[in-house]
Amino acid sequence: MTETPYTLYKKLFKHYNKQNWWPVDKKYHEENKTDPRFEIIIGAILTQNTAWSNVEKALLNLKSKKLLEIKKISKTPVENIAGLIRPSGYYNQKAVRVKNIAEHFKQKYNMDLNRFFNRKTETIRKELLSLKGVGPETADSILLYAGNQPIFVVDAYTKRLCERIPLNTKISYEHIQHYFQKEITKKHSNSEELVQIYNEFHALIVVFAKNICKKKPKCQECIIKKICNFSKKTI
DNA sequence: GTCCAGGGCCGTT
DNA sequence: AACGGCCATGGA
Repeated sequence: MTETPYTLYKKLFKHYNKQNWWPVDKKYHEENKTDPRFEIIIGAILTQNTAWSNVEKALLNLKSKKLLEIKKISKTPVENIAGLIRPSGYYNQKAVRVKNIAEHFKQKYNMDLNRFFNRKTETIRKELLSLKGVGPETADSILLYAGNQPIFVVDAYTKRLCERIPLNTKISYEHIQHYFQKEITKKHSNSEELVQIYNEFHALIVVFAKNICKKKPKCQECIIKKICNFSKKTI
């Protein structure tokens, strides 16, 4: 009995339950008539190699100035954006990235994210990757959580799990993504089901890796220590 | 004080 | 293709 991404997903879901990602302030967007997908896009940039608690502070600063929309950000000087997103770290480069992306959506789609997302997944992905500051993980997070596209997001946590748990994949972004999607699609072919599974699975991996499978893991508390090689070294 | 967090770019090998 | 240096804050 070997572990597969699907059996791993089932175990994590059973233990940690639904995570309801991506965390977004729905009430704010209802009251201000703004597009929550833009908050997800900005959040995906701001959380690059950064703790989410710091991203929350930066997003709150943007909201307090009512800047969390495409038109407003594209009009704001980068220095002002940098000051507001300072808590999220790397604030100078992230300010440039955030503004460039807002300008892209403004110029090419007239601020209508429906027009941007309502195309083939691969087409959207290539366009996202062409933007400076958007690499594979950021692009796929935006595709999955803002665009509801069936894409599995790989992050540092996912790579760490793959290094520790015996899974049949090489440790690179493309290999892991292809392997996970191949295994999950053996069980589910419906696109909307896949979106839900990829959504929950990635969120579950983050929660599990944050709390248990850390750099210095808490193997005693781990629900899958039996199938993990790494835990045998550390216990 | 040290380590780390929901990466990506750019230059070098 | 793969790797190292760099970007930076705030919490543990």
